[in-house]
Amino acid sequence: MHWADSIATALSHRGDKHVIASGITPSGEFHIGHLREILTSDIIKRACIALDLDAEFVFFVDDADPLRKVYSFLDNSYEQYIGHQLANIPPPDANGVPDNERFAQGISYARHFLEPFIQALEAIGVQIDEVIYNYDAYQSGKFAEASRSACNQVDAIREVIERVSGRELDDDWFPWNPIDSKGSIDGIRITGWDDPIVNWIDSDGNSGQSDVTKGEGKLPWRVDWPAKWVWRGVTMEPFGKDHGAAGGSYDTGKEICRLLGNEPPYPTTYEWISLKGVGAMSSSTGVIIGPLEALNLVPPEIIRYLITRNKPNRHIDFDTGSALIELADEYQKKLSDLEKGPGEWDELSRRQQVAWEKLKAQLLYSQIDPASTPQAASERVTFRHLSMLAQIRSEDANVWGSLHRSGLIESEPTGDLPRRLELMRAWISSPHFPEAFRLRIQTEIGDGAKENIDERDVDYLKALCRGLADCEWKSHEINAIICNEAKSRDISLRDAFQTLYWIVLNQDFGPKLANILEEMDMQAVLDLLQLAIDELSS
RNA sequence: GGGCCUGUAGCUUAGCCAGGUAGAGCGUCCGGCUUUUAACCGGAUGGCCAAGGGUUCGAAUCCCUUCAGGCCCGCCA
Repeated sequence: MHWADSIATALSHRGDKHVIASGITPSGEFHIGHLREILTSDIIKRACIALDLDAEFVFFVDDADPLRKVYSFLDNSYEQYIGHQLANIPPPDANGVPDNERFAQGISYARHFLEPFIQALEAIGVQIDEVIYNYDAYQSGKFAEASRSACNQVDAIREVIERVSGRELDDDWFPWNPIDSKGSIDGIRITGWDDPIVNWIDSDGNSGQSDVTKGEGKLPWRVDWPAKWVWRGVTMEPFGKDHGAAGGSYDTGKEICRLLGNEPPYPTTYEWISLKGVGAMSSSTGVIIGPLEALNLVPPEIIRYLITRNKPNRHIDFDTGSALIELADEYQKKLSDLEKGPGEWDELSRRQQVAWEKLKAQLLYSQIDPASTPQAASERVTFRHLSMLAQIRSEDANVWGSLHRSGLIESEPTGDLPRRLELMRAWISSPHFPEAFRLRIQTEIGDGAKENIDERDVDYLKALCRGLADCEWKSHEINAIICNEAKSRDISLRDAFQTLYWIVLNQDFGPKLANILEEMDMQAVLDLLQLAIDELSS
């Protein structure tokens, strides 16, 4: 059974109505790891609906959280905003400097980072039923009951946190972080609690009052989380493994949740996505692949597939290089496997049946439109093949022509093929494109070529030069000359082409050579051949 | 210290929750096509399922122990 279906089945034993939640702090650029959080929830929601459960997906934007520090991508002038809530400070401009102009137009720091992410979510088929801005939720009193309840049970909550997490809280710890006279929630000491008013004194010695029902501050994280569960009735939430560790915020959260009067949600811990060869992605260190960036390389269903094919507890090494091309091709192959069908069901082993069910679910949950059934593309053009053609053919029309000649498409490209080519071109021109797939047209004779061509080829190469010099510069003409000159000298085509691959690409294989040569300038080809002849003659 | 995850063919892995002959993709090799390919089609190769013990008629799967790797526990998902 697919992991999402297992979770949905577990949820069905708890009730018919489910609120699946995700929460992210918009402290910096969003990355593909955040996408895992959201997609995990989205896929579980779809699985619930498939089981006829009533399920909705709410996305908590933790914009009431304070700026923790001046991140590497921020200008030092952000120093003044440390401790201030993310919904309340200006966004950085291109240089990381606070952009007060945009802030005046209503774009906060949090919104600045959130908006492109929300766009990416739409593109990837995530249907969020409700986006909850935590800052607004506090302001409008959504947290009022839970906040008062927490403040009235300060001892019980302190006991839970100290016992479960094993850390000691300060004597004056209080489950409310008020906003001080400067707008910061750091460095404030609580001096009294008179429901619903918290009295405090800040680091400058100024004192004040904070009404917990009006969002004049916020609950600290370990209380804030269960408070969300309570007021919004969350029944399921996936979270990163940092929260899932023993004594972590889920452990304390589930007990605090009961103190606040509700059962905690069904948990799912998911592993992190790291960038292959670089390490874990982190908004604060700048090690990121933005979700938009990833979506600029491959169609969005490939990113969904990355998440559906891996169980949440499975660590993912994300690799924008050859592994991504292979992933995309695997997705397409599985689609056509699905179309072929499982064969005689009764003759399948149980193992095969399990695999089939899982394949179906993986592909189903990869669809952008939840209502659509997975369908194999009518063409069988792999990403691998497309990556070659895109490099050889600078004009789209020539790519389609090539695919048509090789019988892979009827005449005009159909489906998402034009879009895939567009993405592929962007990928190739990005630093993410795998070097192993990159074609390198040589301008001099490489070492590999020197070792692998010999004098027997000289006569052949000379003949080629003569032939190519006055042929019509079309791939079929070029190809005919290459083949005919080889035949007339009893050189096997395999050897002839290998020799030429060595000269042109400095490797012994490649895509259709004539197509490459056609894209090159005739004189450049002749010059390169002459260099090879000179090399051999010396 | 506490805890989580992972360990299956050269590589990536499915199968483990509900025990019943170890599956796939990539790679490699061979063959087909031969006006060539990294395309396409067909075939082959390859695993004492980390180690040890236990339960069982039967264990990759359940239990215990060990080893190895990764990670989390200062709100970075």
